[in-house]
Amino acid sequence: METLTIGDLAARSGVAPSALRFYEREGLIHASRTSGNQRRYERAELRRVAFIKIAQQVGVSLDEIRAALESLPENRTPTKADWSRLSARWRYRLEERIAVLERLRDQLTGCIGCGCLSLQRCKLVNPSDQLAGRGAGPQMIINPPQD
Amino acid sequence: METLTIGDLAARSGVAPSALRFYEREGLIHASRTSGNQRRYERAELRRVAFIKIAQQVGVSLDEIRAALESLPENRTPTKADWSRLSARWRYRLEERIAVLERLRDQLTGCIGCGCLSLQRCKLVNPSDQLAGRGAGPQMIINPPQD
DNA sequence: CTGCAACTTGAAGTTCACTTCAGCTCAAGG
DNA sequence: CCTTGAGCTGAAGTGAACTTCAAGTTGCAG
Repeated sequence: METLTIGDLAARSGVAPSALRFYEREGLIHASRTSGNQRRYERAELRRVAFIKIAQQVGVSLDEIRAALESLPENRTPTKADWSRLSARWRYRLEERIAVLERLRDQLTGCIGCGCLSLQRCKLVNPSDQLAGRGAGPQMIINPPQD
Repeated sequence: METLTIGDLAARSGVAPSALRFYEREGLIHASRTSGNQRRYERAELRRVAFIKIAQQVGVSLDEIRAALESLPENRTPTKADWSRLSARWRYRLEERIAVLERLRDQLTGCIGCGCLSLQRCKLVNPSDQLAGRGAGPQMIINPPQD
């Protein structure tokens, strides 16, 4: 098996055929065609699809993913180094996302006794919304004060 | 200031007025009305909105958030204990989400040298897709083998 | 009392990421 | 050769979570 049909790629990647066609229309992946106009995928496309899935988990939009994929060399199959470069690019993003969620978790844990939900600093501690001027939303989580 | 206008609540919570009206239509928050039909919010609504925002960060849909909010007592302002109970409910969800992202980060870190993107186990190690039968998608991240 | 920013409504529009559909063609096992 | 599951297309539909719009009303500072 040298190339993959859309069904094969779908089964392997866990992405529906309709989504793969959609990705192609959006310029995220590429396929050659048989004489009968059916798509045939290089095995390397599997990695592209994996990259897309992973980036989505990190919270990156398809638009940004396309931009990243466009930075891959066009004239050759991407090397490990190419993929490493892209992966590294999302890492910071991922770290940030994790940090936000961990902060949220810690607040939630700390506040499970008081029920304050970290709206601004605990209402118990800060009953008159003194942080309200600092910007909208749950400040302690999104944008914690640097102590 | 006893109650809040929609503008006040929007400014305080960081949620647009249009979104607050939408939340009301969807039964997530409640408001009384002035004689002139304008919304007036109890301060307790601020906490409801905070809860909504936090739950969204955790990745909970508005439908599920509504269900959670419906479990709050209707006849009285929710107590700290009420909010604690709800917060606790999302904690597990949050932990899971964090775990997935951390697994992803570790894989990405580990693979930054090899560029394998954790599609299934490293291609370098597993060049013939031996994990493919285990289900679709990046198995190592979504559903890691229990060692 | 006046002016004007802030509020009201229902309906329609937007973005994202796909999925579904209808009507057709292709490819490969028996 | 024939059948049948897999694949093709463009267009339209979906659902989540809002936003925008138009046309009118309210509430408070001056």
